[in-house]
Amino acid sequence: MEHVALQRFCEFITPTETELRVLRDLVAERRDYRRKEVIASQGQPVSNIFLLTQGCITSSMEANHGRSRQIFKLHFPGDLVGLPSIALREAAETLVAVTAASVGVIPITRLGAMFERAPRLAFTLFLSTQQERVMLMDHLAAVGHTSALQRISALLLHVHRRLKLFDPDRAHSFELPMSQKEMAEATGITPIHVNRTLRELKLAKTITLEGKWVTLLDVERLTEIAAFPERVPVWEPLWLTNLAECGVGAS
Amino acid sequence: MEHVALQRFCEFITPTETELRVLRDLVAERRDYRRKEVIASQGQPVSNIFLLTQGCITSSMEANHGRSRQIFKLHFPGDLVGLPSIALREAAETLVAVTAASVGVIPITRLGAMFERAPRLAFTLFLSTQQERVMLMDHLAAVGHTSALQRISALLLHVHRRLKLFDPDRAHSFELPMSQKEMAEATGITPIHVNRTLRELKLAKTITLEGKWVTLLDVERLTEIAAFPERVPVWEPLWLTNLAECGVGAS
DNA sequence: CGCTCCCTTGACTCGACTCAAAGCAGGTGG
DNA sequence: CCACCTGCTTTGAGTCGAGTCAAGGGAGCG
Repeated sequence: MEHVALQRFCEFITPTETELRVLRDLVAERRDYRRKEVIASQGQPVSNIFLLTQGCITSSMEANHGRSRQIFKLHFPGDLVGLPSIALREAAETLVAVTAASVGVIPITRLGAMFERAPRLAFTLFLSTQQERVMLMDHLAAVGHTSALQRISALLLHVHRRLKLFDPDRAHSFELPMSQKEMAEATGITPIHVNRTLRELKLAKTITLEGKWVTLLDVERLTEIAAFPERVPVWEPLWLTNLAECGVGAS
Repeated sequence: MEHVALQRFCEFITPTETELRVLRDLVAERRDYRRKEVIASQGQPVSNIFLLTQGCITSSMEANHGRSRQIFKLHFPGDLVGLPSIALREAAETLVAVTAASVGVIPITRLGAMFERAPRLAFTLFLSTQQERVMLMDHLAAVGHTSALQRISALLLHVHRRLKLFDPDRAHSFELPMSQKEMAEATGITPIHVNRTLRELKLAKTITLEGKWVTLLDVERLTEIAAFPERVPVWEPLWLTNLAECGVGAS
């Protein structure tokens, strides 16, 4: 398993050797997808979750009887996707590759094994899930209470920030991996209005657009417009590190 | 611990004696609140989560720099609240008692202990959290893509359905524990427009209102309007029940 | 070459927000 | 016990942000 894949589990603790072994055992198989290919589909039974190792994928859902689509998140390498549906008979979300992508397939049975063999890891995963929940809450608050301009600004900043995690010395330019239609689906705005809003940002000299390349000219102002809250995670909290480093159970 | 409190943990499995003991040990203390009292506040450090045993509380967050408020959920007895913020330095959500309420206080340290001593329970809690995530996703899709009429209908149906879980032979009437302002905050609509929308539903003879008492006259039509998806949970999935019934760790 | 998707723009419409104001509890303190 | 206040509900009039409809121009692909 590559370096990036471990990221999610190292957010709160530094895993031990034994824990690393459990982690490596999670992934059963690797799969590759091409742009626009569907990885898992809303309504299908759920037996796997996926660890994204390369490329970008979206998780989304049909809304209002299929009249439109809500994109919940643009996932980047290191993300664990498909988790929300594991307790449902039919998947709630559809996973689509936005660029070419590779994923590690994790059967949910093995997740159970992790809860037995590596409780500290399990707790870590649990915490990571709670963070996702907070992000969803922030997303919901934004869609419910902010203007189109604010939402588009927030989206651009969000993607930029996420890309910077990989590549800390990246400047203020990046290649946006989504079309305007997809930006619309993520923010709950009409594609046409997304276009107008981007134009407005361009006219105000806050961003420039060349094809799929975005440059943020005025990050400060963009941040001010976007108005989304800063979330500071805890790191290595005592109540977590004090947990026995590896559960017993079947070795 | 009362019967209702166990509900969340019996959704997917039937707990054993040992597991029940672990569950009972979770709650450190009981606290009572009066209408409108704040249980935990956005921005404060997080050291407890709460098991609601009586009454209703909301979880919410300020949106758009405090210009408005997003209510995420109306919680009923049996719900575990405050979880999303456990991985953050400062709580993301505010918990407010909507009616008089009692909660059991669970220190997050004890949660960790549960992951060690009762992995199957931990996994159950994990699954329950994933379901919450799906509900948030549904909520987001609704706020982003449906009309005021649809959102209000969905809200009414949702509360009614939830109340029916306790009291299966309840008719189509119930006392709505939230004001129109709160309905507005939950749906991302203006309070004034909530009022107009309710009036519209009344005029169409779909509901009646007398003070806080709502009667759903035409559940079928309401469901049709609301257009939210049916979510069917798995129950006692093999990959869960096959987990050892109780972990070892420190007894 | 002719698709099909995406982006772009303009003109028009409408659902939901804003502002304003009045009536109606329920609770508090004098 | 009453007067007052604060917060909730209800209504109307006017505005505006965002959606809808329509159409032309690239860019990529089979």
